[in-house]
Amino acid sequence: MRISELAALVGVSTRTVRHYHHLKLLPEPERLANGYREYRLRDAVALARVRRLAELGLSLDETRDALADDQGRELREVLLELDADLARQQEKIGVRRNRLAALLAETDLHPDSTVSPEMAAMLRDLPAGSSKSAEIDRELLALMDTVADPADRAEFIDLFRPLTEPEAVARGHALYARLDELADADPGDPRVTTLAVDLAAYLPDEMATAMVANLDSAPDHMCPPGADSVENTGGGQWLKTMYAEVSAAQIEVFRRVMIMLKERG
Amino acid sequence: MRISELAALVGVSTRTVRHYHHLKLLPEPERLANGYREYRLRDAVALARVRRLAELGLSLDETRDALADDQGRELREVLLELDADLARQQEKIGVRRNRLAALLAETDLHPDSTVSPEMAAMLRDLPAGSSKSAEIDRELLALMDTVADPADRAEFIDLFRPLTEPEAVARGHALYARLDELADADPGDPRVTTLAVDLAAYLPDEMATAMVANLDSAPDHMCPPGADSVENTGGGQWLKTMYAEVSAAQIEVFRRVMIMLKERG
DNA sequence: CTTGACCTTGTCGTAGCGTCAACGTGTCCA
DNA sequence: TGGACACGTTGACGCTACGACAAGGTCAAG
Repeated sequence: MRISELAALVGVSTRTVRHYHHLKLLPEPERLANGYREYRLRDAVALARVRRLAELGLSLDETRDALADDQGRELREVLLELDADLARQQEKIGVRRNRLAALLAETDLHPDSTVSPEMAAMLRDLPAGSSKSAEIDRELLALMDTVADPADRAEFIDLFRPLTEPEAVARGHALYARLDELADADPGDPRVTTLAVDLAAYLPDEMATAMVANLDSAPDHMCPPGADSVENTGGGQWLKTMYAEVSAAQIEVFRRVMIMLKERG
Repeated sequence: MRISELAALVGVSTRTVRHYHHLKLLPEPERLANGYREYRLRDAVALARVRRLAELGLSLDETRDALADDQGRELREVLLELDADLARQQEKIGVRRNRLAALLAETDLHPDSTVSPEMAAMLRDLPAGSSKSAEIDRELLALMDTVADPADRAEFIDLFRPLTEPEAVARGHALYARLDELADADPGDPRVTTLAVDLAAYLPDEMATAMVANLDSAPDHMCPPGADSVENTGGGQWLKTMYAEVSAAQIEVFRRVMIMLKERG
């Protein structure tokens, strides 16, 4: 048999056969005078052995070990481990398909695949308009949605639900407008204090307690090492990032709001 | 934000962020005077978008396309296709796990993972001993077992089942011994004719019909193009391969057996 | 001044082959 | 006998999504 015949017999490509020779999975057969490889029945059997194990999902290295180990013993362990691995893969794929299904159901209504369906629903109900501050808030929410793990996410979304009530939305629009006005203002502007007071009153009590708790002990990936608290109010990376996005007066508003929430919480 | 902060925020490595820049999945942000990348909130949002799609199982190329296509339209198609693909993967893994389970159950008894459990069971019952001819037959059976697709395999194994009956096994041993004796004989040896007659009588009728049918119309991967019939008896690659393994007298026996089977079939 | 923790770009390695490239060989046919 | 054509040979690059270096620059603290 020549190489293409062997390959066709077992159902692989000639490249695969040569690859297996290279990896020493398959012994090199005799060569004819012209350098062609000359295969015999035992080579076909050996190749078929390799394929069987490889098709079960063993890597070629594992396949070599399994065949070298003279059948038995360690092979069982490898196979059991492989089965466990396959089970994990199956489960992961299941999870992804579930998320896909949820996402597909949601994209019928609002085609934003970059946030979870729950967050997408909430973003529709929160105040938006043309406010720059609102836009930043929405970006932050979307970001937290993708970054937080699912358990935290549900809890986190519930925190904002009170703000989706119609009357809360109306108040929100007004507050965002007042925040926008401070874009070019001084941190000592008198409007800072009054807005902070109204904003703190606007936020629900649960957010106060949650915020105080979370800002001091957020998951590691939200507060990377080295990101220390800003202005003594806690919050690490999040506030540090916002610091670059908004004006000093607006930052001052947030700082005062945080302090008031801390006192309430 | 610097790169490590962004990476920690979204939960990826800095290498990943740079990789995405390289692939133009993520726009390069402004640089500081020292050449450091300076990230802002929108970069984190963009990175999180990419991760969400990538974690759903889209390739990075697909992710770029999906995000570039301005949300909607084609994205749904991509996601649906992805879901179908995941379903296929899940099913394939299920099949492999089933085979693994069968194999693990069987290896308790007889640790040969290189053939199917059914074939392993049959090989235990077929005549073996120290006969070289029997050994070649067993290799051929093992090879066909791995090469044939599952549907054919069950049918194929049933064909040989009659030969596993105790009395058939006894007759088989004797026939293999007589075949071995012809290893160095001449194709014109008188024992060739008598052995062919006995061998044909030994093989069950169903094998006669099946063999006639299969030898002329085997699946492509069993009869690669260019492998023509040998000695006018059909059989393509299989016989051609055996031709190199056994003596001319033994080949002559097979040829006569085939002819007799053909007449019976 | 050194140390250490960052940052930069660039390159190699991974698994399992597919897919050229560049070349030799064997057969068939005009 | 010469050319087409289908084989064979080795060698090297490509693919995914980064990880793991290397070799060097930058910056704050001790």
